Amino acid sequence: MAEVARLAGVSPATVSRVLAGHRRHIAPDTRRKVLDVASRLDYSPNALARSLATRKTPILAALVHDISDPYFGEITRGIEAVAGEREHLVMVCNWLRSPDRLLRYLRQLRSMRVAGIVFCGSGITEDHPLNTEICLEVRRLHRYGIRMVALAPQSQEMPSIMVDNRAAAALAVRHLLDHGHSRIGHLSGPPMLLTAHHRLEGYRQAMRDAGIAPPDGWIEPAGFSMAEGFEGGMRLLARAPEITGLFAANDQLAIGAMAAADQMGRSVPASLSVVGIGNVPVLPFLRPALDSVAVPNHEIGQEAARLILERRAARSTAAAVRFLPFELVVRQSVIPAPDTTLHPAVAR
Amino acid sequence: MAEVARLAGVSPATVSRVLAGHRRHIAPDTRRKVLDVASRLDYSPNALARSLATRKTPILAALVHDISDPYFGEITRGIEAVAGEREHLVMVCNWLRSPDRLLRYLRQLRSMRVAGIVFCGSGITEDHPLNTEICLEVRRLHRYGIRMVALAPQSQEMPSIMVDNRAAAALAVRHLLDHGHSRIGHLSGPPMLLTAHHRLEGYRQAMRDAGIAPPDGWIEPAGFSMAEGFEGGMRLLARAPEITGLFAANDQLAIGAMAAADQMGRSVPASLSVVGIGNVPVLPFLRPALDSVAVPNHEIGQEAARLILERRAARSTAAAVRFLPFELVVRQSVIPAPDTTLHPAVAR
DNA sequence: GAAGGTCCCGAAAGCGCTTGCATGAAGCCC
DNA sequence: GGGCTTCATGCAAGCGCTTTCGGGACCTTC
Repeated sequence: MAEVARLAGVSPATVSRVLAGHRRHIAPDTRRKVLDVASRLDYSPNALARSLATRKTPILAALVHDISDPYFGEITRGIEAVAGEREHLVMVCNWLRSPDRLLRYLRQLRSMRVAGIVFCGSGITEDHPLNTEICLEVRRLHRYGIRMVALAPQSQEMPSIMVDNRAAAALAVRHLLDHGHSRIGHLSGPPMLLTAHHRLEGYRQAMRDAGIAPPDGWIEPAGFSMAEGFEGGMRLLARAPEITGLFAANDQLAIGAMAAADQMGRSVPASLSVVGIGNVPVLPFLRPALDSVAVPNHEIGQEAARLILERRAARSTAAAVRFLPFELVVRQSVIPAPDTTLHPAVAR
Repeated sequence: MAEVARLAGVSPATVSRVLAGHRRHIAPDTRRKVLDVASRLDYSPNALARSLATRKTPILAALVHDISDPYFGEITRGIEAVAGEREHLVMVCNWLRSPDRLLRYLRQLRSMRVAGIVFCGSGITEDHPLNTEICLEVRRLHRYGIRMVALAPQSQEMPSIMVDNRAAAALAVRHLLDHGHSRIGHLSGPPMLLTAHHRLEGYRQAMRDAGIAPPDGWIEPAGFSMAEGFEGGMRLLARAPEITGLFAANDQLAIGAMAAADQMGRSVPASLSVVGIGNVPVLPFLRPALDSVAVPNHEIGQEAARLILERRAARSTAAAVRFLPFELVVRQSVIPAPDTTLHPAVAR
């Protein structure tokens, strides 16, 4: 910068002002001259020095379970989309559900003085020994002025953006109910994840509202992966062959379960209707194309980034929860239950 | 830091040395005292100031097309895995195949003085107007001491890590040939991508080696997405219904093509054998489970990160190409061609 | 024509860390 | 006991930017 200043015949202060884009207090031709010299020299201002001086780092961090899961990929893209508009970069940290990796990341991000952190996954269960340590660290981050947003129910003191998982699950289940299914099984997610828990609750609620009390045998704990969906599906179909409908806690499970159904000689949808949550891109290309509740991952990411970058949001550090809308995407994996007359609702 | 120094009764220099982990020249109890005070104060050294002083930033950047594509997700995880071991963070930049986004990112990364950049996608075609600008920028990055690695054939002066796409494609095609298929179609990737180009070449080569000269009608330009696979598949099957085997330039295309085949009443594999490249996680759960050539994305990411972080690698800035091994994963989507006697090679 | 405004711009003091050099205290040998 | 090395530590000069403060130049205004 000194070099640029010298060649342009001005002071470093002026160069700084020009390059930082201060509109006022800069004579047009001074500006031109500076910009000219800077580009001739391929000058690239040192962002670190700038951050050090301004006490703000143009970086957002996305704390994800595993970036190779497209679910997180989509969220991250959303974050990046609005971060980019505001000249921020995004860092991705795979914590792999390991609390001490998480902790290490949080410390690293603090020392980097990032602008904000998006917690993309479900929180870890309350009673984990490292949890209090994490809470403490979150508080420290707050004290350092680092904004945080959670994308899942989190007991921490930070705002969160998400879909109402209970309602989304209930919508999926109602989709099956509306087609006359009453013996509906559920492949549930990892029990330690609140998201999975809420979807299970949504399933229960919807069934109860329909006057059905699902026996425990209809609910199979699985996980969130396709392999777990397959295994869970095998177990569930073996134990409760009477079910004609299946609600999986996410699309991966649903995909695995479809493979399991095939293995067990239950064709989908003829002998088993299936619906998932997430609406991952592959669904339309499966045979049958899978019905699902679409969750606006991209928008969620965008909203999260906005919440962090928007000036005015400062005051609302309270744990406000904002729900984003979701919708049912109907394809080919749900048909009327074999032994029922068509329920009128199916017409819509 | 001054605060810590004061409370520990030492100079800031000493605190710095302790926290930076300088083994020598520090009395054990001075160290203890400093660490003690630091942790009592929740002191977190300012990474920016440190980077400014040391002239190195502990950040790696992954320049990807789109992080929500699991292919890039896996690579990024690989990068992050080894970056993490060395206390580096990873930044992800979705350039979305837009050269000027790429350029903007490169500038930003330069001003951040990142340790290195991994170019994860294919390079853009040589003749794009912005290409020379990008080359220039790459050279500037070099001059700033920023290490770069490409994960695709790139004409730039940087080392690259990848699989031999020609050979991988040829392996896939041979898989079909070995099953007696001779009328093998190809759904090819975006023509501007070298990866796609090489796979097409691999297809041609393998066919030629088998003494077959595929007519142009067997080759359908598509893209790299499932939707393009579907549309391309529809076009190809309509135009060249005689084909009994299909090699898709990646798994997404293969998945789309399978849906298209279904639509056209061609059941896979009974009436059409299909093989892709990439071995994405969903394949085993498709019906039929799809055969594919597995590409070690995670390892590729790891190697790339190593290449950047390893000290000694400095001298080899030349454009050395390192190929990683790939392998054929056989599942259910390829069966012997209907009208041929079983070729002996199929036995293995 | 003096007082007051408005603009540009430069000087210089940080931002929070690292590190080369200097210093002084020990420890060692003959 | 003097000269030598070794070791732990401190001093202070950066690293490359931002920003406050104030000074000059120029223009208004009465």
